[in-house]
Amino acid sequence: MVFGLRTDMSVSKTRTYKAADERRAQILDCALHAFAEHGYHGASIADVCARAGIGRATLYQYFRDKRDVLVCLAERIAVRVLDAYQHRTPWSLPPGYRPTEAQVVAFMQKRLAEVLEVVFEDAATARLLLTAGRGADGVVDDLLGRIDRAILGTIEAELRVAMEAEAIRPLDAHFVARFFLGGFEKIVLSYLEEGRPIDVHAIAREAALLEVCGIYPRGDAPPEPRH
Amino acid sequence: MVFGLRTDMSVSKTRTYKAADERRAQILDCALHAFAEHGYHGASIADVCARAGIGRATLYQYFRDKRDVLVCLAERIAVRVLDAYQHRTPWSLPPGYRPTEAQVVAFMQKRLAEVLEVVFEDAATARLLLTAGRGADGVVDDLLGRIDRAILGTIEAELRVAMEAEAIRPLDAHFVARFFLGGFEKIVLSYLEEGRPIDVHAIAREAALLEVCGIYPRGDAPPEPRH
Amino acid sequence: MVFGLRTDMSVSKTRTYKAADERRAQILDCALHAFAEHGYHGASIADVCARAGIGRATLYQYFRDKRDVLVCLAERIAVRVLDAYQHRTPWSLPPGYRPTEAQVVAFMQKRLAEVLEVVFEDAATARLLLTAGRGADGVVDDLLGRIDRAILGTIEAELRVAMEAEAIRPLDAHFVARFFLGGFEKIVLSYLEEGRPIDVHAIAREAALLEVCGIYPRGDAPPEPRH
Amino acid sequence: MVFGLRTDMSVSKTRTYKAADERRAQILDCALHAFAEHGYHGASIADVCARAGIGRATLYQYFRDKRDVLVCLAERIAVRVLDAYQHRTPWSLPPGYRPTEAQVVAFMQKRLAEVLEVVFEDAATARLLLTAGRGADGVVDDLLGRIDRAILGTIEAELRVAMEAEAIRPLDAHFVARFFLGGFEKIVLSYLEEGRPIDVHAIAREAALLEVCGIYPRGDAPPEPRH
DNA sequence: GATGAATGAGTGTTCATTCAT
DNA sequence: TATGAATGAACACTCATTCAT
Repeated sequence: MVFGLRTDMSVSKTRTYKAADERRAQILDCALHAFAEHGYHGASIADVCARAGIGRATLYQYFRDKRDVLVCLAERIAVRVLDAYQHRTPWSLPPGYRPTEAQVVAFMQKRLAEVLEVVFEDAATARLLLTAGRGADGVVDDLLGRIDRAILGTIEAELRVAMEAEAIRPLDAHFVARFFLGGFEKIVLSYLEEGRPIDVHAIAREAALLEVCGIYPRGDAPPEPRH
Repeated sequence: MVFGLRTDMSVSKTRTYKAADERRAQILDCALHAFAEHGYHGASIADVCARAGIGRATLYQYFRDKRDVLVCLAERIAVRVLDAYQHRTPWSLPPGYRPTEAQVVAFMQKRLAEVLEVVFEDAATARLLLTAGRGADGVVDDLLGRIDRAILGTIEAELRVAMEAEAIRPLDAHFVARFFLGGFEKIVLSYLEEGRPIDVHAIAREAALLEVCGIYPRGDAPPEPRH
Repeated sequence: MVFGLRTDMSVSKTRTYKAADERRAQILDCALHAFAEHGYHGASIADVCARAGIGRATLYQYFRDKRDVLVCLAERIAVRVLDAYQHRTPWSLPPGYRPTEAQVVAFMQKRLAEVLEVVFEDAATARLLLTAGRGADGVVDDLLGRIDRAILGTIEAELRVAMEAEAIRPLDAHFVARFFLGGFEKIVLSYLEEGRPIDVHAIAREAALLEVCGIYPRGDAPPEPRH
Repeated sequence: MVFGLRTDMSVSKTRTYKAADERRAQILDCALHAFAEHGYHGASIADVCARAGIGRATLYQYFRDKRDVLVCLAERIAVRVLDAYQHRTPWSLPPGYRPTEAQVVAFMQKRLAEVLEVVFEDAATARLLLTAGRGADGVVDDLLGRIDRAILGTIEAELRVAMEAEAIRPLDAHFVARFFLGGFEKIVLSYLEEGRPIDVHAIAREAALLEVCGIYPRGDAPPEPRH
């Protein structure tokens, strides 16, 4: 025939059956990647369902609506991230002990690595938290904001403890916590966007050094202004 | 409801005429606020035009499509922000001069304030740059990314100059620039989200101190570890 | 009018369900009539869907866009028309046999009727092919053009065969094929436009006679120019 | 600057003033070409005005609306075409004279060429008549239809005269007139679409021969069926 | 439990046309 | 006369969501 007719034989017709919990988890996984790739608004329900190999209507047996998918996703992530954050190596200073600068750096480096490893466990999650989920929806913003504030609160609390122990100088903990977290996020984002391979420990070392020491030179022999 | 009652009697029917340049600028202003408030996808053309008090079709005499509005907006912002960034007080160190820590802090505080004042000039712009415009569209992402990289490049270059002058310690300029900018952005965002009144100079002071000195205490009398 | 009164109470609210193939065919049928009646540009998607008694979005589950509807329609017609054209009674002349004028006329009449019956099977199709689809869209024009050329090619080939068999006089087959087809089309159009009842066989007879004999008188007793 | 801003310096700002008649004619010319190129629906008012180098609003000082442009255009064409058709070399047969086949062919060839030369005077007109204007609008269809019927009427009348003079065989003049005109139009169209150079006289010769003699061979020595 | 089929409510966009200068 | 500016009314199209099986 001269005129080609459309024939679409490639779509598999077989249904797949799964236990409810599995399906739910699978849908969330697919949604995570879809949202991470195209953003919440850019990813369509059809997109998510295609990845999961299910019909569009099926999704609605597990989630109330599109937003619900994102909310549940955010909740799942929140649990993981907060859990990781809270199980980090705690400040455990003998009262009255005053650590050296090098000790503080080493200590922070370890703690940072613990968190970074969780966040970087998968890039899609990081992307969702930092980019795709932002400004998506009031409720989700709230949830992401809560995660944010929880982490910030943890950092703040630590800083206050350290201040009281005089392990660090007096500072505005609220401010510093935000500044640090923002710095981290930007680093993570830049890695994500550049698609570079990530050396978590190198990042942690650099960040810890920066946070602890700042950029001004110091040393055993503090430099004298030359007149 | 069978009977639809037109409730909005306040809309004037009279056309308003304006010079093309004015209209264009006005539309961009309205779009800025609409996008900042609801995000790029969340804000509709109707929304933007309602704010401007014009018919929807009018917008299309000035912009090719919705994306074009965002692109032009981003361009307008880019010009302003980059301009401000590039006209900051430059590092002007007498060759071989080695500033004290306090001098460096004071100097950076001044420079930071110069940029922050531009970004905070209006909250909507900040919100667009940091939230609403992200992930909205490939082209805009590119543009925002270019702004980002331009600022980062400037910071990096400054850090390298300062390093060579030994005004700051050796460090990974690429990394540090990102970390700083990320910190700033997070601070700005937190102010935006909390709707708090902003004391630009206080922020600048705090940030400069943090960047320069880090969190570890130091002083004329460096603290001794008390076992 | 402040109060909008919904006047169209006759529209049923109940969904109708159909197998995909049926729906698709039904939509094509409705589109055919809508396009034939108002032209491709003049007919709206809403128009087509209203005829089919479906929501506007439903159409887009079967066709990519409005153009796709026309393309598929053209394809469907193309198959039918070309099929009919190619299965016509073939020239089957014993080699060396030289048919009389009357035989050629009778033969062509039969062949013409076979095609005309297909084209006239429904007036809407004819109208689409000859009027509504023309100049509507580059792709469709291509397709209609291909149908056109396919038919023309068939006619040309036949003419060449007949010429070689000396059943007809030597002529420019390319030219004659176009002239004949154009003549047919105009006749068809005039019937469509006048809404006259159509006697396919009468048309075929007349056309065959004209094609074969031309308008100049001839006969057993060829007329003598008087003086 | 890194970010290119749009600057459109190329549009000339100078107004052009013209006498009303000139302007009107100029607009019609531009409309002719615009319609011929993109079809009536496909060509926009903006398109027409851009060709004429005038503002869109200016057009409405000369024509009521878009349709009016096409109507006036069609009227202008109608005058020209009908005029040409009616001033053709008339049948001027001495009563009772019976021309030979060759004479009829030569005569018709001459008359055909006279019309073809007018139609082909410019391709845009031909395209408008045969393609772009079809199905555009009820009123315009009427007008084009009137042109069509006028030409057909002329042909019919001639055929009837010739029949009475027994210069041609008895036939259904209504039918034959349509068939001939359709044939012509198709030939013209094929030339237009293929963009081929046109030899009007060759076309006229071929068409005349076909119309007069048909495709069946004839001659001084009528061929005998060889059983 | 799973899904193909169907859709309402909305979006961005176009374009012929009008208004004020 | 000429036009830049403005727009209503339409349109094609999308997508999250629901229904019937």
